[in-house]
Amino acid sequence: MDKYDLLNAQQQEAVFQTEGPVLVLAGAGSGKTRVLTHRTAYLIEEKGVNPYHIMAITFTNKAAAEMRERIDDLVGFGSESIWVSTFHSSCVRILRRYIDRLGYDNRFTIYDADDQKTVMKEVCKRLQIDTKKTKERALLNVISSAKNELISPEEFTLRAAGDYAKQKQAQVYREYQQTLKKNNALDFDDLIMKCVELFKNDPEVLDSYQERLRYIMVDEYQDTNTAQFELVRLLASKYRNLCVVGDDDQSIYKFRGANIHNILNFEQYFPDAKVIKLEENYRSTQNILDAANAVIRNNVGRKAKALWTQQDAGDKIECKDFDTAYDEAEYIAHSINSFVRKGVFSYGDSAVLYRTNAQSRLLEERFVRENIPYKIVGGVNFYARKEIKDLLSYLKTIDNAQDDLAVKRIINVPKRGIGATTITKVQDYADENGMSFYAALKQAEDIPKLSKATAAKIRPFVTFIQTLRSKLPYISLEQLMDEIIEDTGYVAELDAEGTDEARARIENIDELISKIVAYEENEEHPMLSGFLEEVALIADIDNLEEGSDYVVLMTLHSAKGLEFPNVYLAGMEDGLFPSYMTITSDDPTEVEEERRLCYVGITRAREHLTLTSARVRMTRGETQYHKVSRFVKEIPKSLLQGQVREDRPRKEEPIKDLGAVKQNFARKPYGSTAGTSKPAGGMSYFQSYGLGQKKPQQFGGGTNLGKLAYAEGDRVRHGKFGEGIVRQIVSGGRDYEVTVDFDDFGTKKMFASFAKLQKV
DNA sequence: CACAGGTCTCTTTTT
DNA sequence: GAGACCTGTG
Repeated sequence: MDKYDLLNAQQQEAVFQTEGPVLVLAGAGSGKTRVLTHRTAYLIEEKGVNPYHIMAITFTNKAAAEMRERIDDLVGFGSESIWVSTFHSSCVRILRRYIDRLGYDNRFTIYDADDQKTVMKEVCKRLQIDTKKTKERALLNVISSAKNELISPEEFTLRAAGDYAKQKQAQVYREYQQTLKKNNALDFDDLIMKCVELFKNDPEVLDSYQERLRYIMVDEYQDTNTAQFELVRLLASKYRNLCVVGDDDQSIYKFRGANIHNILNFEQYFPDAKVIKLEENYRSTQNILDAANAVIRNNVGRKAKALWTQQDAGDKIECKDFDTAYDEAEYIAHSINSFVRKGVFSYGDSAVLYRTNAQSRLLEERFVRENIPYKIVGGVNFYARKEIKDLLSYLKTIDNAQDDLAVKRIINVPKRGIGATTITKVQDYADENGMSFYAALKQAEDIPKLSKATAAKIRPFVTFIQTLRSKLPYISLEQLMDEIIEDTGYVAELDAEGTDEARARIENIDELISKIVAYEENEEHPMLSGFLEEVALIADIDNLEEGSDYVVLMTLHSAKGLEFPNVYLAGMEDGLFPSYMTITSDDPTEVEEERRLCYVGITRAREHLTLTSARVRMTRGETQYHKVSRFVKEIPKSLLQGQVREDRPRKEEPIKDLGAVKQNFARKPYGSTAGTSKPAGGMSYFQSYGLGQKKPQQFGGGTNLGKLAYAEGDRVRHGKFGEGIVRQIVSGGRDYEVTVDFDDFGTKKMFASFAKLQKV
């Protein structure tokens, strides 16, 4: 009896099929990580493959670390020389070595979303693009999509012929790319694209990696994009030992360029591919699987499969609906505590999953109040926080001042009296002389446009950086960080502020220092550049420690690949999940992606699953009324425990009792904060719109209330929401507040002058 | 140049 | 409800 006997027949098949292309369709919880680790062990132990020739690509650093650990357990040696990492880390590693062959400096920096936006702002200014009309984000999305499809600026330009808007985008793309190159920076998408470019331009380099990486495995294959596919295809094209593992039902990253055809058409790219389906689920109870199957069944164009388990039916799916999101949070907290008291589940057994990061706030407030230990994954990435980016920018500048963005970020942090005007003048000088921003700073005295006084303000900054740089070889990174904090007075300044927020920032800085220390301890040759590189590719989920006893709160996206005995899916409401955007889209596949997300959520649960929804919730400062999510209704009632709210309870119970709703909102989440003057949720809506009086009135004018062309009970049409029935009209000062029950979008409150409702 | 105060926009989701 | 952005004042 060896370790492979513990696998089921399909798993064994996937493990033993080491040669040639293999597609493993692995349903949720079907043991795909087990297959990948055993397959690796089998390659090493039974096939005598040198671990050095094996590559496994995972989706997160956390998954990579886990896989390495598990292989270690199985094989006991050699796992450290296996190439296990994410797409992005793999590419960085390759590019650090060879990107000079594409005309970049090997010490390139990596730009995150924030940096990208800063660059795009500059680009738009240069090209005189009105960012009010065309959002930076939108342009960045265009560029990102292009890069994910391996379309270069030149190619993009060619394809834009004859289309004015596209030509403009092409111009932006070119300019953006040029700026990056000038700053010796790559964005996330570049990492993949440049690597493909390198392989295509340099057969020698490609061949060396093909020779090294003879057995390639790709996890979460359904979420690869075209560029990633091409990368893998190139690497595998020599030995053709490519094993991809994925589940088309769990493809949830289309917005990031994931190309579901990579998995659906794998057999077309590789006609000799062996296809293996893993359908036996080892994770969840039958009821949970039945619910998951019932939901995903509503999608068309998927590879047919059905999960089954040998486990019992288990608990029914708990289904709870609440008046407000506060009540929802309260229930979840109480439920968790009650399970813990009874000894059924620990805190660490439990996870709350939601569609949007914003939902975490109410839950967090409630958990604090109920003394529940919790950890929130995601939201603002740790390394994207202001204080962390500031300090990292110091490190970047010391490491290699080629990154203008980093230098500009810190030149006046702390305040050195160097403002926008000075920065522009220095930048102009740098441009004229073809040098970096920092190089220009170094010779500030020579810049004609700068006064003596201004140059004198710049000098200490440059000296500070130069001094630290010269010390770099002799001091540890921790000492370096300490000096930065000390000399800039960064923490001291926050300390002086004394606010809760400042304290939180200091905590973050402490955490950054711990991370630096940990890096220095773990690394054989710790280097500043090495630390910066590691940090650039870390996702929040990577920091999640296994075995700690706290409830985890995160988005459904972050939860992919994880499992918990006790799972709550919060905010199961049409308009939130599936999101408003996807319901209103003309593209029906968008709701399908949401449904897959729901499938991912349900299948995270091992034993107990709770679906919660709220009738009323504040979103972006607006009160929203939602129906129960269509996904909940797709689950047969026989699997549910609890009542699913009917679509229109408001017919029997119209929203006359607005007061009651407001009361619920007015309840303070927890007593510690001093903000007693905070307006209740229901009121802030009036305050922000009713009294602002910014937009032109559609009627009457001045302070006189005009007459509306419709009354309560009338059917009206709205530009975006379609038709609905007017439930209530309330005079809100200078405007009417109209509550409309829309056929397809639930109930909305709006002001008459903005809503432009037409009676039908 | 710094800061305070007001306004506007916004979110899905993330390596 | 938060953060980015703009504007006016000292």
